[in-house]
Amino acid sequence: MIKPTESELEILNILWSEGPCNVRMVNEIINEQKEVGYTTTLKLMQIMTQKGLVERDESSRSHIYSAKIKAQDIQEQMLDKLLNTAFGGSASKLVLSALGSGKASAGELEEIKALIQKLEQDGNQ
Amino acid sequence: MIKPTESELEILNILWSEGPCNVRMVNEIINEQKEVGYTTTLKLMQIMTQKGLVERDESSRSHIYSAKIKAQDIQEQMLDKLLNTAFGGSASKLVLSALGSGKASAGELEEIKALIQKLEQDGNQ
DNA sequence: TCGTTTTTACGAAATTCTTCGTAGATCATT
DNA sequence: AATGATCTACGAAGAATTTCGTAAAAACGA
Repeated sequence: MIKPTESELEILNILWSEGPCNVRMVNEIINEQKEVGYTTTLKLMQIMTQKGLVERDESSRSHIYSAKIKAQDIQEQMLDKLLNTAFGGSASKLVLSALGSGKASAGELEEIKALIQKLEQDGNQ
Repeated sequence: MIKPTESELEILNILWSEGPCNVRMVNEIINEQKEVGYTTTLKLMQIMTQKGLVERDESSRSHIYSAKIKAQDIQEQMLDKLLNTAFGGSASKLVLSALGSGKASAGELEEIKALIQKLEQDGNQ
């Protein structure tokens, strides 16, 4: 599985949340955070097409790009990497750290509890 | 907080798990995974010294390097970044993904449950 | 002592990633 | 048709990171 660079990930995130976009739209969203020239974004998206990270529909003049890889796959890959490089492979350490600083709401905690319950039941069979 | 590069993180991980090391030792450990020249590792560690990521004891001829930043600080920083770039800021999604694929043992699940319990109690006060 | 090994220092090449300028095509407006 | 706006293609500059070669100092062994 190919690893997106920092900038590529930024673009993928936009495509994941917004759905298919043309360059102008992606560039505008990026520019809400930081100033980047139009052709910079264009070039990146062209490279991403070559790499197979996105695909594009060229039927209209302004090409429409969409993510070709699933958010979940990249999430998992990055999480795995973080797990192994920064948390010594211990998922619990990672989770404790993720929950530790009040980043999860009450509802989210419930969700997690439910999952643990399920995991424990499956494990006991 | 300064952000270590990929290679720097690799070295930090070694120093965190092994404790203070000289260049030779770090290089040998890296070479278990991939071939890298001695002076490459040396150079990186010199740069890291400049950046303040590590510090070194020059009292013996082969300098002894130790991590100057805490593993936990970097872990938290990277987790935060991952949370925001790949999981749209949702801690629960991240945790669910981390636990989802059987990466945590029964004991670890208990630990996490206990933490959630504690968080919920604190939250209700 | 003399050659070999180990080590640091340092510059610079190599690689990867990011940014942008320019050219040329297409389209819309007048 | 002429002008201006928008878009793609592409090369290349710039910046950050990684890699390594060479030189010089220190230590070691015969």
